[in-house]
Amino acid sequence: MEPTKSELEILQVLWQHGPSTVRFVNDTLNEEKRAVQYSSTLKLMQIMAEKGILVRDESQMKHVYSPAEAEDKTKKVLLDRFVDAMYQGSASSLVMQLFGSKSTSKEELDEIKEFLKKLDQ
Amino acid sequence: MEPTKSELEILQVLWQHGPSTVRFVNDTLNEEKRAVQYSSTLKLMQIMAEKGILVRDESQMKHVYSPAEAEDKTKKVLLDRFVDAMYQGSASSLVMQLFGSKSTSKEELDEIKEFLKKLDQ
DNA sequence: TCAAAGGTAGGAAATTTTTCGTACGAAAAA
DNA sequence: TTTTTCGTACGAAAAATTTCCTACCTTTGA
Repeated sequence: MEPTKSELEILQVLWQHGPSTVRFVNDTLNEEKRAVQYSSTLKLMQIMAEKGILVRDESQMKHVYSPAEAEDKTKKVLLDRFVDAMYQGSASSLVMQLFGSKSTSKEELDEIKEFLKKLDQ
Repeated sequence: MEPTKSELEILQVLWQHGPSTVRFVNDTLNEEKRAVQYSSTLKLMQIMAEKGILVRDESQMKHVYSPAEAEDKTKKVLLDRFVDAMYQGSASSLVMQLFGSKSTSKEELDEIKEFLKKLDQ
């Protein structure tokens, strides 16, 4: 399914910190992103659970939510969609744009080269 | 500014085909994407012009619309935003995910390697 | 024991985005 | 000239997304 913008923010918190309560997610959003009411975050996470984007453990009073799909899988889908929409599916176009202007550290570049070398084998 | 999903579809048509009339954009959307009414496309492009995402030439009866910003610039902004949101700004993480599972042609990989090599100089 | 704090549920409102009906003018065709 | 076609403008409706108020229950601690 297609996470909305706000849903993505919540997913990011869960990806970074692991399964969490609404309270924790809400606090994190307020610290790291923007002011948002507890009940808004709650509602959104409930909706995401209904949609199947999140699963929740209700065995305790404080429900604990986790992403239903693996982080990598979800990101991959979104990335592929992005590449298709923006670069007609051409991954190399994306890479060139990515490094074309942005100053990337030498370490990062070396890391990528190393990675690409291994792909050949 | 932040193009919405539908606005991005329109930008893509303009990027691919150059400055165009509403009629042309609408036909293209209907062929390549999905059914949509002429007046919907018109309205959206008018809104985009108001927002400053598009500029239009009204000297003829058939107004001709173009993107206000260069394609590269807009894509770059969206890409950087995507990297920040999804990969905490780590371009290499993105690249690894990109090629981690997707089967990429050898030509494309070589192209990227060549590109990266040049970056060093 | 009982007030306070903190949790979920649900509905409704607000906002943003998208869609389209309709009016009306200009151009083209009959 | 008259009709038909094709264009823009505008407003409003519809749909999707986001926000938050309020009710009510459980736990905690005074």
